[in-house]
Amino acid sequence: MYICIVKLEQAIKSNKFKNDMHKASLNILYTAWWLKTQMSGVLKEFGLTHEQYNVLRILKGKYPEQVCVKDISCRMIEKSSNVPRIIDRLVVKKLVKRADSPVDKRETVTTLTQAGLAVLAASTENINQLMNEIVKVDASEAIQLNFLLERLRGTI
Amino acid sequence: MYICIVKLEQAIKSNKFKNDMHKASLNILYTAWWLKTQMSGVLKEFGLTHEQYNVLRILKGKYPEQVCVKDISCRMIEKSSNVPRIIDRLVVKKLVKRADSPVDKRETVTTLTQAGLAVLAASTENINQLMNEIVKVDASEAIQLNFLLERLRGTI
DNA sequence: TATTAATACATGTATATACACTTAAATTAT
DNA sequence: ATAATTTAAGTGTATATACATGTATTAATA
Repeated sequence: MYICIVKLEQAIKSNKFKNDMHKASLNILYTAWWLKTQMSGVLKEFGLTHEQYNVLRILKGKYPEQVCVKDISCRMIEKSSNVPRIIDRLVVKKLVKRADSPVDKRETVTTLTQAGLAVLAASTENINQLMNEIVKVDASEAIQLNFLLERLRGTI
Repeated sequence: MYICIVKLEQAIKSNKFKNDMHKASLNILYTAWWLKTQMSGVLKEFGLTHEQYNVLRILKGKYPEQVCVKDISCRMIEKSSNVPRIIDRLVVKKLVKRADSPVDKRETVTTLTQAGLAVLAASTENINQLMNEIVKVDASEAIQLNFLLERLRGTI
């Protein structure tokens, strides 16, 4: 899907917002969808979904350590992700391998394969390039944006 | 699911970001998930999903006009929503009614029922109250946030 | 120690996302 | 006027989301 670069009002064809906070909420939801869609375009070339990519990145962060499902889950951006099934699909593609945990028989542990490492490296390079192209804020604006998002969620 | 009020670093258990732009992207994705999850908690009491609520709001904006599927689709926050099927579920719940378009036989047009209007009014009141409680930015910060999000997407 | 509670993961269901494809109708081009 | 193209909506499939439930294992406690 081709995404026009348009302001929120044009994107959702409305300029009737209750107030600026309401508009900001919709703007966050729309911008997140916009970001995910742009990224999906790149990931698709590697046969990956956004969530599969997120799992691969988490495994990379711990590599070569084996990571159990709950440690992946709690690092996911979207906490309600069904990690066992995302891993299922990555196993089929041979990008990760799964084993029983030696310390806790309830756990299954997952690690990247060599193929997984390679696919992750290549896709990350393309994702970084995409980000440089589409994300039009400079460092000081990004810092400001991070501050305001934390403020919105009440953490600051 | 109970969502702790935590900074991004705690939420995804990482503080290794490529740069502030990268962190801002993840922060937007996480904040959007956080907002949707909070809202879903309220909407669930009305048997609505986030997307069904979005369709009802769009219909309200045009009420009592009948709206065709493509005019709903292009107003959705998430453009890839499958509007015919979302309408299917709203029809079953008798919150909207569907009819053939009198001007174009390809189109089907949808309007809110009295039940739909009532459910929308009640749920919107609760959503507005939730927003007042959880969104911790003031008007000037919201304006700044809207500016930065537009800037990120390159519209300003 | 025996019992109970909590945890980790898998599985099941309804809905949504993302996208391809089909069908019918309207538009346009020849 | 007929044919070709475009458009609108519906349908189909794979994956994800959100959440509930089941099952095995570990931890807690009586």
